[in-house]
Amino acid sequence: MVENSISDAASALDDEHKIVDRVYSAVMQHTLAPNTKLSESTICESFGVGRMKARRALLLLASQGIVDLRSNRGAFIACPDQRDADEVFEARIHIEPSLVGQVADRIDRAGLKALGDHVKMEKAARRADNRQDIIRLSGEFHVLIATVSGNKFLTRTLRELVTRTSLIVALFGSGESSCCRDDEHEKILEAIKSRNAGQASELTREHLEHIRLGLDFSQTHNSEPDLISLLRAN
Amino acid sequence: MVENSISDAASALDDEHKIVDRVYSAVMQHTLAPNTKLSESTICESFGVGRMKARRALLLLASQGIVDLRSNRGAFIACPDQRDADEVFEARIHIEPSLVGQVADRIDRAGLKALGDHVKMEKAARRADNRQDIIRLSGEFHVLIATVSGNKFLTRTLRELVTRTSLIVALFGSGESSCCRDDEHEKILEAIKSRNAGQASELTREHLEHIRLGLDFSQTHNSEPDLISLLRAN
DNA sequence: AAAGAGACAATTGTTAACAATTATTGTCAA
DNA sequence: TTGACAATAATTGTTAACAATTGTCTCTTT
Repeated sequence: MVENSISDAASALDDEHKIVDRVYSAVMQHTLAPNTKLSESTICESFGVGRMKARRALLLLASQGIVDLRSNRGAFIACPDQRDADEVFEARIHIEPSLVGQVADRIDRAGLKALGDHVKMEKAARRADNRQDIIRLSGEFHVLIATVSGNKFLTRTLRELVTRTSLIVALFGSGESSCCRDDEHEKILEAIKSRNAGQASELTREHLEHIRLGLDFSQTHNSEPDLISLLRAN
Repeated sequence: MVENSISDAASALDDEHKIVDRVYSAVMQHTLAPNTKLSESTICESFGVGRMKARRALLLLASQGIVDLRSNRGAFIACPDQRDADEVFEARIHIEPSLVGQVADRIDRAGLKALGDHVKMEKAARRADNRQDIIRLSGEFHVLIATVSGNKFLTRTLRELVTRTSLIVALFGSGESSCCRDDEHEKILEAIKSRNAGQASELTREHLEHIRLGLDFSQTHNSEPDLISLLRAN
């Protein structure tokens, strides 16, 4: 019992973490669509936890902007609008090119292997035409760069930005552009390998701009206007 | 009753927000020292809320790294170490110079006034030798820059970084350097006013390096040794 | 048949009691 | 006096019941 107390104490806090992680993954591979309701009972049953932990997990998800808490209504997967999208890409363009440059300067052998393995996985997913993996791995490449930089704060920040980006792409991605072209990740990795910080940084900036340009905000993706126009069509 | 339902619903979520804000302010002006315990009962009494809201607020504070939750022990103001400090300054140097450059390019009249007013307040606090205000306003200048940029995500991120910086300075700040020299803020503002993005960016980078150089990690700032040496003095 | 009122069901928000763990105090023996 | 050990107090973690709000369905009325 004494020995278990350690793992019990850990799992006590990590139950919520596990829930957050699963929701995060589901959003990353577009399994959970924006505006999907996450009821407390659903989470309780899915993860076999009490209502308290479910609510704590939802609060954590809300604090990360993945979920939207509406009073007396429940929790819903966030539904970013164009303004949110602008903020996310603005933030990413402030952070990622600079971060990639630093990584190019300082990365060690283990880091290079991690990035190389990841790019290989991306390629494999693309060959297998596994859309869910493709889209998830594309996003996680950017988080992995933060991870190999060793900066936990930036890793968490990028994780949040990438998750929001996934929601944005789910809403406004136009066809092909829904996932990064993996050759861009490969080129960035090449620049890092050759320790060319300036080039790695610039390639990253361009890569982010490409993703941004692949978005189409012309369609209204709100909840109400769609219905209104639909009803008028009748 | 119907009218109140709106404000009630708002305050329902904003009770926690209010608590988080107050703790944030207290940390920013060094009223709450690292490792201080925040018991649930304390918060319940201080803010007149139930235990549920107190715990939600503590969870939010923990998710922002301001507070450290220890299982069955309670919540303690975070106690960053040198590694944490390195991460925070690394992140700030990735973000802030780039952000200030953008602000210099795009700021409008209202934004300039906000920054100007803030610098005046800093000067006034310095003249009045109000140490708490000096240290708080010094940190909030950096958050204000993110605010005038209009990017809510970066505002939240910087808020978190600045709060952690406040804890770091409280632990490792050596004498004078405990607060930014306000002339540096003034110079940055001048560069922004003159729309010189490059200079504003560079000044910001140097400013952050100056704060970092004012830290002294040689002393051990653990929890126990302090008390032991204090008692030995008796 | 459509609109609206009202009852019912389902979900979320809150409170309070209970359980478990940790911190503190007091006692006893060396 | 000091150390370990036991009992008590205080604090946190969890569960369950209750309250309040929202959504749905039916029934009435026009």
